[in-house]
Amino acid sequence: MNLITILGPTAGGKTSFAAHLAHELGTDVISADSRQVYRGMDIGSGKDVDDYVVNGEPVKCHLIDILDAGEKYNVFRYQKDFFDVFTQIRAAGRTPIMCGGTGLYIEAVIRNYQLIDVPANPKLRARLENYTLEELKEMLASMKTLHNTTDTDTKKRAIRGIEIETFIKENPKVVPTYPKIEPLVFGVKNPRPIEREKIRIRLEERLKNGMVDEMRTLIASGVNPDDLIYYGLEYKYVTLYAIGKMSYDEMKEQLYIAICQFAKRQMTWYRRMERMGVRINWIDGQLPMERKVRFAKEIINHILQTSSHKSATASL
RNA sequence: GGGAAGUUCGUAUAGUGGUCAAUUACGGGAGACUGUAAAUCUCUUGCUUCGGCUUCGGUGGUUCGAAUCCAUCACUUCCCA
Repeated sequence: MNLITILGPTAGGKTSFAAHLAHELGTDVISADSRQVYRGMDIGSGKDVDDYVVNGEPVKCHLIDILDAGEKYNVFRYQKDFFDVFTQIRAAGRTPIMCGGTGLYIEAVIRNYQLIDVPANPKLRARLENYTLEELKEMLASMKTLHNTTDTDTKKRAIRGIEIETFIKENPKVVPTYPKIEPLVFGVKNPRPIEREKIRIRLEERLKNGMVDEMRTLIASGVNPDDLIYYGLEYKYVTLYAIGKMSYDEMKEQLYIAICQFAKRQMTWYRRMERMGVRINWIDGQLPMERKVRFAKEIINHILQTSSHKSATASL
């Protein structure tokens, strides 16, 4: 084991659990959240700064606030950033805790995706835009050199697939060699009705804490509202309200529904990960913090004992 | 007190005698996804031992046949008092 991972649907209590466990183990947290990477996107993305102070002591959390809102980011970049931090922490003899809800990012790390840096190719994109989805699908199928399984639900996805294949053909395939990850995965979840209740309460809190102002500040600072809308959930609905395209009540109700749907989709992803062989140790989000931490420590200690004879380097 | 309209599968709607287990939207559920992933996309949604079974406010009628027609009861909304 060289990485502890904490995943789970939104509003389940991952963050504070990760912070407590990190505090207990004397290690750092590495965020796996595609929205918390952006500076200024705090309330809406759930950057609960208070969660990272345990018993008055701060817990270090990486890969938060590393970009300006509106900048492009993706799995490839995440994986690279993750391993930069991961390597440092390992070099210091510690086992980091990756915590977040972005299934794709977590999976890229845990299952060692072999991604290459493929820049956008505007000319190719413009040219491919003239083809139908069917034609693009055929084109991609005839090119398949990668082992991945890019879906072709939309032209956008199919075009990106072709773009990647084209790049690989034109360039020598240089796959970054990331260290092998041997993860111990915990999942925090709640029964659906409780999950929904938590989402409702958290939404009310965020609105009370100035989420609308956060959106206005972002817009005022020059972030394109369309970019914010693309960020989804809080950023989408609150921005729509802020620019006058939705009433306050509509925004609140539709956002609540969208977050519930998102939580459901997250679970779909985690179930899929399990089906593909990732063992997830599920923890009931309703348990008191001490119980959660104790449960995690028991499993960690068990693993350290059983693997100590072959790996003495795994220290917590 | 009088008059008008309405009551459909979680919600909102469509359906005005057979082609209706019943339209559409939302919500719910399941799923896809290795490149913007909080995104994007798909399927499903009365019950079923898959032969059927029970549904369209309640009851009773008309009819070979009713969500659809009639009577009546209940409730809701609106208008005049």
